[in-house]
Amino acid sequence: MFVMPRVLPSSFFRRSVLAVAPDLLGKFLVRRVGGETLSVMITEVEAYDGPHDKACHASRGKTPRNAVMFGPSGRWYAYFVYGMHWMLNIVTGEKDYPAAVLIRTAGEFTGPAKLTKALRIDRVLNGKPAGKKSGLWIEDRGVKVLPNQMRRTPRIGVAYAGIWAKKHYRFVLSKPKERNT
DNA sequence: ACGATGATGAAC
DNA sequence: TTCATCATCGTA
Repeated sequence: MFVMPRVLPSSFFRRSVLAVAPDLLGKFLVRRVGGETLSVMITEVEAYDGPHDKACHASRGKTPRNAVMFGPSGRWYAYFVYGMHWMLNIVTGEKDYPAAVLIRTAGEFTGPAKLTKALRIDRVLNGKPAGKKSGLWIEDRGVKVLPNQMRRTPRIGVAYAGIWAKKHYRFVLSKPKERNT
């Protein structure tokens, strides 16, 4: 059955980050830049949940870098880290509640820095709404992901975050051979 | 296991 | 103004 591609609206993101994150698995990240369009299926994400989450940038209050997370949902939060890499997040939840989903892996691009490099994502996207106008958006193409087709694990690279490092806020789509199809 | 590489935020 | 840290990756 063919399902017309649907661009996810901001209302999709105006929910708990722990609800949005698993719902992004199987969705398509679409990048239109320089006359080219590339779309890749999202297979790994992480949730960063509010001011109390010590792994979340917002846990130390609002700053110039993380300000976008305090704004409306459905906008890109792109930031520079380790002196060379860009990370791509989508803001979730109500305005003034800082939360976002980090998109770690999509299509053939393994790892959040390799993904942003391949899709030419940098500071230009930060704060822009996800949508065709910004050249970067997410589509629902009808792929259904059941709970038994995903794994939950602790987040990567946040060992400093105490009990928050142990929470299973990372969601990974199972490999095709492990999938129920 | 570690260095690359520079922005960020907190301390001074 | 300095300094430690960092939601990573490639090489060893």
